Amino acid sequence: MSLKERYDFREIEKKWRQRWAEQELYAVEDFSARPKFYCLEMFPYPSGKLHMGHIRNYSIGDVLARFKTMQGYNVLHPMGWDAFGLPAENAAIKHGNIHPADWTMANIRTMREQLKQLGVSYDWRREIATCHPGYYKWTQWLFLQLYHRGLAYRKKAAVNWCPSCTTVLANEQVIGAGVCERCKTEVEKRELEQWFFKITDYAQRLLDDLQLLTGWPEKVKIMQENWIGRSEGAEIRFPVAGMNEEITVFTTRPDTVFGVTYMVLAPEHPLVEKLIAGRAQAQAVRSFVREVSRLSEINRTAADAEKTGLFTGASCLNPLTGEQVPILVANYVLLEYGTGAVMGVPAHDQRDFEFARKYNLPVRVVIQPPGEELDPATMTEAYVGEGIMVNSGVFNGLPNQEGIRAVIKYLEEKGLGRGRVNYRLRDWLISRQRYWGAPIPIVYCDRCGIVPVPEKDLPVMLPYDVAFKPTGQSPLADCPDFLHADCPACGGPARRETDTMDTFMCSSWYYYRYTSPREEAAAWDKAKVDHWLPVDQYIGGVEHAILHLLYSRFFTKVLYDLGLVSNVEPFTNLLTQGMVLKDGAKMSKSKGNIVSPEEIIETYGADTARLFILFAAPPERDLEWSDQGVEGCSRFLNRVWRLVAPLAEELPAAPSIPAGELTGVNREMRRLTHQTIKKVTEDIAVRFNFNTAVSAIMELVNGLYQYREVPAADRDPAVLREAVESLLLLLAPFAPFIAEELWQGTGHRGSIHKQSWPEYDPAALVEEEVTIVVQINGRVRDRVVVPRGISTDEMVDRVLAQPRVRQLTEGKRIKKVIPVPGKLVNIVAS
RNA sequence: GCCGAAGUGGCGGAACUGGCAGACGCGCCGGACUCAAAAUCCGGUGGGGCUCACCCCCCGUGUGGGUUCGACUCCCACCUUCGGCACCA
Repeated sequence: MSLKERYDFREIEKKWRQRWAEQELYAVEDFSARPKFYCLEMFPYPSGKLHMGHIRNYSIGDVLARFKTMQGYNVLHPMGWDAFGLPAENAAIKHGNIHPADWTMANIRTMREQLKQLGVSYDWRREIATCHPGYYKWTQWLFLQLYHRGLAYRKKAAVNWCPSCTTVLANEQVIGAGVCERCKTEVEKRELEQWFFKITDYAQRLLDDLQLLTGWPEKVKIMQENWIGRSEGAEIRFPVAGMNEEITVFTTRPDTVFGVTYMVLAPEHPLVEKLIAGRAQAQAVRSFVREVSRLSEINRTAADAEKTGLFTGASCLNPLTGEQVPILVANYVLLEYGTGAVMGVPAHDQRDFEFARKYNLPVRVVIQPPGEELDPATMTEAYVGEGIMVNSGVFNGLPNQEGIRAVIKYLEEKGLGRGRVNYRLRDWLISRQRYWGAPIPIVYCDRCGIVPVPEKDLPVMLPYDVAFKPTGQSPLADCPDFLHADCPACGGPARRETDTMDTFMCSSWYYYRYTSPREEAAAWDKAKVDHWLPVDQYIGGVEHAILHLLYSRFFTKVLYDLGLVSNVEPFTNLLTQGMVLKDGAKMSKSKGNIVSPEEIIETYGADTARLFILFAAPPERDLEWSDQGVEGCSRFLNRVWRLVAPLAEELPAAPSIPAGELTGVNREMRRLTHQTIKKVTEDIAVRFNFNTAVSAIMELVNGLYQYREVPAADRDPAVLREAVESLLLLLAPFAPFIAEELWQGTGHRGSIHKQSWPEYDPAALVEEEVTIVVQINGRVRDRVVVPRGISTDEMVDRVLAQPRVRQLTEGKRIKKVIPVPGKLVNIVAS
């Protein structure tokens, strides 16, 4: 094979794309003698075309997959489609004449083609789409497993409703101060009967096992930790005065219970109506409750929202003192957290303090800070620190940390309360009032109630012919053929569940399906899952830090408990890539700063696009797009071409290993080659710093250009051959097409992507001379070249003997000499 | 408000364990090639000073302190930007 003079990326990329596909170069065996490596990038939602974020994600993943393959691993590197979801349905509603399924499939075709153009080394035989009945059958099956285990349940609750998406949302999908994660519309509350997963049962395990995830960014773990929001404290029951009722509160400060001067309920607390019935305050409280509930989450939780409240007329008794305190309702108490009721301790809680001052409620100090006397009358803020318990009966004198334990013990002994751990995590709402999702496999029978669809009847097929109208009800409810079913239990007439599942359910298990994507008898082949999982490297955007990653962890733990998988965590290592920016801002249609991957690939080729995106910034950081930077990478590949292509004849004729001891330029050239191998290997494997790996390769090319200038007679052909071969091998994961073309064009048989990763020879790195930096009083004043490996004393002697050192230290007293072997000598003189 | 990350040339970024700040790339300047241009190749390029040729000196990694022979790197205080959470009792 001969190589053209000019680098024709179009022809080269097209050729290898076809050949690799024909040869199924990236097909992976299920089991192999080689160690396994599961390299996974987050699969995309097929929204239309790939954007730069995708290109970045898949380029990063491909470098790792190819690198690991060359290092001798059996690498599973699959791709698929998170294919259910709202945009497809919204497109159908908007345009009327396009079906979500057709829209989705068309997008998949486009994006699959783009990924192939990009040259990503996927095993396409394993491609999956979550909207395929062969896939969602198992999504439904998994729902049933959770249902049978009591982890899927239906309940009526105030849920988040997005009026724009006309569906409910999980808590995790409500962001900021109460807006929809997808469309940024303000979310409303609605009372609805919905399906939930009991993720709260797993709160503690999800928290504890974060410790196992040493390969995850600290940032993501902290976000999950905060989201789970564990807090320790106590539950205390306060009897209502004159009624046979009690109010249970959750507090993290049971040591302050003697400082309670009032009680507050959330406006929506079920007891409110009972408390006010027949009282003078009833009307006022009702209108207050209505007023607060009317306000959206956004207004109610705004940072500067003022705390307001109202006396109910009722009182309750402090179970430890017997003292009677008023019960209020207030906007700052949330029904969803804890018990929806709070004991008011103004002296030791800032919110309670502000509230008490506003409504002239008494402040009672029960914790005295060391060396200070708090006076309720003059306090300007709550004291929340440590101290000694006072005004607290038998607990007086106890340090408050001990007090916490003592009070809990006391409560438990007297049956007044108990120690309790509380979590901020809520159960996962999975119902969606939409068509384009996996139907929830449940039927409702008037006689039998809620009946799960038997496994043999799966999948519950999504009908094709439905009317898309944004009614707030699933379009399936208007589809009689779907709606009417026979009850699996009694055979009588029944009604199907018309809600579909949150698409996060589909994406919580897809990485298991890749191991046996066409398996028909089970969700996956257990032996294969046990072999491949957990995923060794997962790569994706940090926006999934909570949603997808938490749900996937939850699913994995459930599957583990069900004996369906053997791993307790799904993803061993996680890499969260930064955003792609243009002019300092995230690329978006509205800002008009989008760079289209299509155009870049058309103009410069896939290799250049990949190289630039990997070179411009380290993966975790945001990347600033630069057209000129792309230009530079294109120039570099051309430079590689012009360097290697003319060697097509010469290279195969050269010996592959340099013979004997090398000297001069040949020795230097070989050292550079091996230094580069070391640097690139470490940058990829240890640090994921692809940008510095690429610059090291560039330096090797620069070095080869220099080497080429040396008279031919002085050059060692074997050194040249080794350098060029190493260059191509190192470049292969980054720019797979040009590396392949040049590899096979320089007389090599077989794909470069099946070659072993080069290893460096430590002996080649050794320099015979090293440059020692000479500092005087910490400032660089000279440099001395000394033989490698001389003793520290000799190094110091040589440095001190330098004319310049003598000159600069003349008339001064040398107080100290600090030698760093092989590197530096600092002389302290005055 | 709380939690987290980041501040380095004209720009993207590098400096791995406290040891030559600015690798590599872009841009810019100069040279070679050319009738000319593009492309390419070679060289220069943080700021300031100086007998602006050589040499040499000073300043310089958000700000102000500190530790150290030596600090982009460690410590304290602060400023700015970005991301997450948001009355969590």
